[in-house]
Amino acid sequence: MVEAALDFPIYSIKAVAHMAGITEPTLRAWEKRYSILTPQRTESGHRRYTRRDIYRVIWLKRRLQEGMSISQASTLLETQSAESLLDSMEQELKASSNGTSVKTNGRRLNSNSNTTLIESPKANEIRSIPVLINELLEYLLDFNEMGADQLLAEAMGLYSPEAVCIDIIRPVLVEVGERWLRNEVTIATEHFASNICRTRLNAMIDSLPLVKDGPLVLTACGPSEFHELGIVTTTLFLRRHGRRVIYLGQNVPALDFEKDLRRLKPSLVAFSASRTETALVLAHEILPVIEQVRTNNLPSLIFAYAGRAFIEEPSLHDLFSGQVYFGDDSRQTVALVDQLLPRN
Amino acid sequence: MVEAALDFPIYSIKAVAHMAGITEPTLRAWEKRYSILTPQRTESGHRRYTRRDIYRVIWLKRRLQEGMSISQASTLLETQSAESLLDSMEQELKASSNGTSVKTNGRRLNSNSNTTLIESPKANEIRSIPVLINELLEYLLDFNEMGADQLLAEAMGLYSPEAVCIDIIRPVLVEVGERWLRNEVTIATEHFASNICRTRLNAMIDSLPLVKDGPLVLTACGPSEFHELGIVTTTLFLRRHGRRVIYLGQNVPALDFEKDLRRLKPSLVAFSASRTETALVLAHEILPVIEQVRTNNLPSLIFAYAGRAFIEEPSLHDLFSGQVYFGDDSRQTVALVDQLLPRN
DNA sequence: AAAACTTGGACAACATCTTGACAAGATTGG
DNA sequence: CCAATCTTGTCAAGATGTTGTCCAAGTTTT
Repeated sequence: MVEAALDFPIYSIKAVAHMAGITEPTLRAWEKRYSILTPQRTESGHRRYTRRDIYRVIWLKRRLQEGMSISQASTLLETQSAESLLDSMEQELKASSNGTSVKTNGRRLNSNSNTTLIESPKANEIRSIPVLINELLEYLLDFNEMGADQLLAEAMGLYSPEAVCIDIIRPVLVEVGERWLRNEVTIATEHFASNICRTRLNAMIDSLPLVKDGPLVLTACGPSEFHELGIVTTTLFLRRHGRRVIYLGQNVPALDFEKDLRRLKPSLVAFSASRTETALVLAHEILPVIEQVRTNNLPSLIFAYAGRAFIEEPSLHDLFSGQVYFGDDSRQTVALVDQLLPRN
Repeated sequence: MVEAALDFPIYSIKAVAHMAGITEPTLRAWEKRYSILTPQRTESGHRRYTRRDIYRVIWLKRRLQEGMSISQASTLLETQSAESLLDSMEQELKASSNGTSVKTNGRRLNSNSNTTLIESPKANEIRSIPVLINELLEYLLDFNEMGADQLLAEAMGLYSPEAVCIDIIRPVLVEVGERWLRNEVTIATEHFASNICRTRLNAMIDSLPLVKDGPLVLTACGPSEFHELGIVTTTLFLRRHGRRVIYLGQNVPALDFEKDLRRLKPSLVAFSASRTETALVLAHEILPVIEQVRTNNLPSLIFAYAGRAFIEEPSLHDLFSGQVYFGDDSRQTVALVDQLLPRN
């Protein structure tokens, strides 16, 4: 799983130095002087860092670039990572109340700011999730690939992959999509943004060991449904928890789907609908196929549905009586599947 | 049959060294020092590797190229795939139960080759591109993610990224697309295939250092053009050669494009058209925008076009007189851009 | 007989470790 | 405002660990 990969000590100091752009002596000095890095050691005493360590170093480097001192940044990182377990709401509260407690920042910042600091004078603010969202949005609207990438790497170091997907990437892409609907940004912007985020999600999926056994789950967007972010996130989460999942894509026609069902013989299929119309199509075209396959081939096939449409229009649930609702939040889904499906 | 060949110990150390690009002493050293490779032995003690072994070696080599040390990579390989345990157990079982037959492996091979080995008796030859294409196609049509991934990893080890993109991935995806048009496979198959390949391409792009300076290149699909593989490949190649490129996506409307042009101020824009109709749309909707922006804002803006349409219907070139044709093959494109654009 | 393979040992090049020191800049006390 | 002190990145030296390559002597394959 990602946790394993994220907290698995394999990187040498050279690799970390290269990836984070901090020299090796400095890394050792930081480790000695502050308590931010405690890499494991091999039998012979060589340092072995985790991916999370690398993200932490990158995070620190960014603070330095913003004019913060390493000692401030390191204490901030400690408090920050302690809080990252909590809800974003709570973090925001603490962030505002903590603002004044970090001392002697003002002078350093002002004297240094002319070199690299472009932004607000309050760079010492704790970067809560709302702050990260705003910054990511800014980068994406600006076609700034490097900035967006660094920020996402930083976010992955501070928060769980679930939190990054649901609390950062999702709202940002929704916002971009809405701005596109309001004609405030071009389709290229929207495409660029979702491309960057998809690449990150894919990279996360890529780092997972592939599951070969166990019951198969199919995920898909129904006919004329093109909004795939939610279901892709769900796919990612299920894979993270060791499920065998194949994502069938956007706009899957009922006829095709029937073929795939017979061929792949899944134990569970999950469809997402973002708008009322596509939810209706789901009920009228996909559901009959399910029923039919159930009577003919796979009597225990489970059908699950989810998506924005059902949050905005709760009456749609009536169309899917007897089926499983996957919940308003991808986080719940994993537990739900564990109840529904045996582990192998 | 592919599966069987995957675990069949036939490759000599020389063959493995050649295919994976690792010297023989190194292979032996790895086997001795780490527990990653345990090839079977012939009666006389010569090593006989399986294709899976080769995949593992190639996987290791990639980690090394990424800056990881062999010890790190090998521990990662061990923990990453719980399968490796299964494999070794299986192999051990086979070894002990088939004791007698394994002993005589060296001689038996020739008599056995007709069953599993389709090719020449010399098993140490590099698997040719047509063979790789067929196998990749098989995996993809079979929704076999692991097989496809391993095969692509192997291909990347054997051939240049350019060759993998143009000579392997492209024909395979074209074939899948055509089968979908002929209704022989479902859209999910097509989506699955292109998703796997896109993920690999993205991973390659991801591993490149981001370029910040130099003239900007925009790549895009024109209005109602959805066939993005070629232009994405071109984007990849240009990035590989240190160009700053932003891919704007499929189906970019002329109005949007004008906004993006004014905003991003590129030095060159490249559009792709797969069918005659989209080439026409390109000429009638995008080209006027280019001309207009040229007279108003960016007099030196270069317009380039490419795509299948121009190969199948050469008369289409007449519509783009005075513009740059990007060539029939993405490989040429890089050199062409070097002629057209200064390096910074 | 030539080519290929085996093992085990040896070795050079490189990475990394620890410790101690130093210099430039920021901060602070007088 | 100057000098002392603190902070922080960098370096050097000597020891140890890691890793690709090579050699020698013997065996197997062609």
